[in-house]
Amino acid sequence: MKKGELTRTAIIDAALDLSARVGLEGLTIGALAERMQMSKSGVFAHFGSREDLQIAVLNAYERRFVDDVLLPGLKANRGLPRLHMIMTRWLAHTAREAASGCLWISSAAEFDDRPGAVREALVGMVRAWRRELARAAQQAIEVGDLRAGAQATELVFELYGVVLALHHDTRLLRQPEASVLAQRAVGRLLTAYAVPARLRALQSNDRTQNTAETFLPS
Amino acid sequence: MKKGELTRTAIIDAALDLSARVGLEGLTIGALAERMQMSKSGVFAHFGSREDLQIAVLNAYERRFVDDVLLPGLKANRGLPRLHMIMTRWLAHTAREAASGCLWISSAAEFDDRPGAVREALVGMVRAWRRELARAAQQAIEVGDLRAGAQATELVFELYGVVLALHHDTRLLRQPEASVLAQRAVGRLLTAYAVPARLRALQSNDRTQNTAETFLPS
Amino acid sequence: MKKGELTRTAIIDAALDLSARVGLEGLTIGALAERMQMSKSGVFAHFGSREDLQIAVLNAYERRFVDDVLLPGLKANRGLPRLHMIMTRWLAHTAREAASGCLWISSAAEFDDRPGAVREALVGMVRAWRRELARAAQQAIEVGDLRAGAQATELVFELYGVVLALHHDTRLLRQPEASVLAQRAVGRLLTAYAVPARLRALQSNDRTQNTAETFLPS
Amino acid sequence: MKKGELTRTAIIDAALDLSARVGLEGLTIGALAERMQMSKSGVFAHFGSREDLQIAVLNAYERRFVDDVLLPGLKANRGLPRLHMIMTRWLAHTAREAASGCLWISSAAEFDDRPGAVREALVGMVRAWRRELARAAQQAIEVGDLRAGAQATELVFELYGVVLALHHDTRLLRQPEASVLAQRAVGRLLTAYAVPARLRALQSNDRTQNTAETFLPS
DNA sequence: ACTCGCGGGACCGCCCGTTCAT
DNA sequence: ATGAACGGGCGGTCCCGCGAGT
Repeated sequence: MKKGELTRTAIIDAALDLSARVGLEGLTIGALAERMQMSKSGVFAHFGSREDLQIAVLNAYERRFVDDVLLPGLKANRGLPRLHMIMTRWLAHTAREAASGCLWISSAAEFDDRPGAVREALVGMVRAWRRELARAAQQAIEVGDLRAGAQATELVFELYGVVLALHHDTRLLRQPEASVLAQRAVGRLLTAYAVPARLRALQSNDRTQNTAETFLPS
Repeated sequence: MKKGELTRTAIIDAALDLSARVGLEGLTIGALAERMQMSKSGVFAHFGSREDLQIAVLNAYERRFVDDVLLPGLKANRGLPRLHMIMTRWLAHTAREAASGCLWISSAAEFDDRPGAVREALVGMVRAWRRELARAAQQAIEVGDLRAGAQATELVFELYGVVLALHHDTRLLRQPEASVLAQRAVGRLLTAYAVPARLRALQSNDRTQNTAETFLPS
Repeated sequence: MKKGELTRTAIIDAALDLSARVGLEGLTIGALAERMQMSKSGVFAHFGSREDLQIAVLNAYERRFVDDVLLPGLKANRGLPRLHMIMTRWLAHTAREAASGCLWISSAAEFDDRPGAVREALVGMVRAWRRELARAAQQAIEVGDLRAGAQATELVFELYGVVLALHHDTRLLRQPEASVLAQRAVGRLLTAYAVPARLRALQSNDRTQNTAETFLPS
Repeated sequence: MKKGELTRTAIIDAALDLSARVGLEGLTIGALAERMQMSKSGVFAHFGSREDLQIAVLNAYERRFVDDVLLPGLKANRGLPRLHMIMTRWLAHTAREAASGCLWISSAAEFDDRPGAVREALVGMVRAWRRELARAAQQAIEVGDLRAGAQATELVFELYGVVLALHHDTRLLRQPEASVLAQRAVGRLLTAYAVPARLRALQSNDRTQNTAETFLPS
């Protein structure tokens, strides 16, 4: 990797960190330059426009997210195990970045009313991630782990809501216990959608079984 | 009401509208002044600082929110009916705001990492609203509408997630069908937590009963 | 006149001076602010955009030009006296401006290929001035001072060329004698277009008669 | 010619084209590099400074101008024919570059108050060209084509004014008819300065004779 | 008591000409 | 001849105060 690319990567890393704190809109070339101990024009030259910088940051975030959440999930068996694995990784990821925040979620509010290339890129990524989730859910239905009549998109909608709530409570309300609440909520959701006989698929590879059990109607 | 107060109120109204579109951080005194056909300093003088303006806007939003969502809910009977009524109003409120966005939700991402008086005010309001929700849920447990072992905070956490997901999908992803998904999700949640015999309390005043039924574990 | 207007006028005065030296395109808000001992935003606020500033400068220049060149000319009798008076004032004005330059002429080259409101304004002013000149020439034809077959626009075209040459030689080539050359050239042009019997109209009110005479074909 | 020189020539060609549109001051290394599909520093290295680039462009322009206007004129016989030929070529040249503009004329306004090497170079070229014109005029006097008492510098001053007016009207005012006006004006000027008996020298090689005749005092 | 006119100072994204090592 | 970086400057916008007007 040539030097320019190296610097560019370093800039994006710093930008990821910065924008996690102040939002993608609050990300300023001047601040980024100062953090990098570079001149503004030196930073700027790597991107050509602020919009391109923002998109580059989004892309870098996506790459990390996929590596951290999706790929490990794909190693689990299709069906409930994989779906559960993905959610577990996602929750862990979200909890881990509690100090900085998920870029997609915080950007969602900033760009939901601001047309432009950044919004476009963001929507594309979120949609892709949702499709990935929906596919995993659909597979779980097809292999018989989830009930036949279940709707993948509905389940995904609710799972997404749980993560949003986790993010919200952790960051705005500073409630560390939100992490546990989120895990239980996911457990309950999957349990409710699952074919009961397949539930051990869920219990076998994590420790939320108690949660699930206490939830189960006696 | 003296003239000054009247103007102030008018300014806040305009500010509510504006900040709904561009966020509380994007709310600019200059833009506000232009919209009000006033001088910038004329607007500014009513608040003394941008922070105070933002807080005033938040307060105004809370007042409207309480009138629109909480107060009507309190007219319903304690227990499941009231809880359901509140959620119904909340979802309706959120759907109605689709074009502008919920100020609390969009501000949450903006201020979750920005210390200051605005954040303080925002957190206070959200906490108060959560308490209100939790109280309604607790009452539902106490009157026997919800199962004895249920945790009010858990239910509220999940309900909040549904609204967040609704907001997210409606505004960022522009998916109008999110409204229906959210209604069903609330129905399913309440059904899962409810004492089955009390479910007619739910069915009596809305049309989501089918959804709830198809969801019920056979 | 209120304070703001006073400041604005002072700014424009300074801008006139500055742009005379560096051109209307070279006029920067920062330099103007420094010269005015004001902040950039203080200066900027009076105009709203650089384009508007440029146009304001052009307008101010036009006002001065009309007062200095056209109005005095209109006091002379219609026909050759008036036309000659206008040209004399114009040449004097141009010579006096030698150190700074005529804004219209220097801007002509800068904006002849740059579309926009400034060009529009500039073209409007130059066209208006040309119309004024053509009208004076036409009157001279109608009152019988100039030959019946003469074309006003042709005469004006050539007169304009003389002033352009004066400007060019004075400023770029730094040839002070250009002023005399220009006076003679105007005298020759008017003489050539004039009805000979009316030439005393020309000689009676200035001292260029010798020039005119030595030029006359023997 | 080595490769480096070739590239340099190509750059200058592009720079001539560019600066014709945006002026010598508007000529930017970045824009030039982009047009050349080269890096900025690659372009820059050929000149060492922007000033040198500007001067190189001026030199190239002079070379073309001499080839296009002066050399063809020198093929005509000394005296009125040669003078007339030069002016005809010059007007044609100016009319042809109507879309881009004469670099000397547009640069004159830009650099008339900007000391430095560029101004120096520009002044040198214009002076040389004026000397060339004056020499042709002087020869015309010496061979008896122009009247004995005529002043070469005066005639040249007026001829230059006509070209300036042509340039001004064509480019700023977008009046295509300026070309005809300029031709007639040149015809009139030469006629007025000429010894009548030699006028056929003028009529023999162009078609402006009618113009000249109608102008002659009867 | 309220509103405005006017101005300051900081900072924004962007682009310039230029240097230096490769 | 390039790619990376720099320092400085551009037009523009922000939030905010002082002093005067009603």
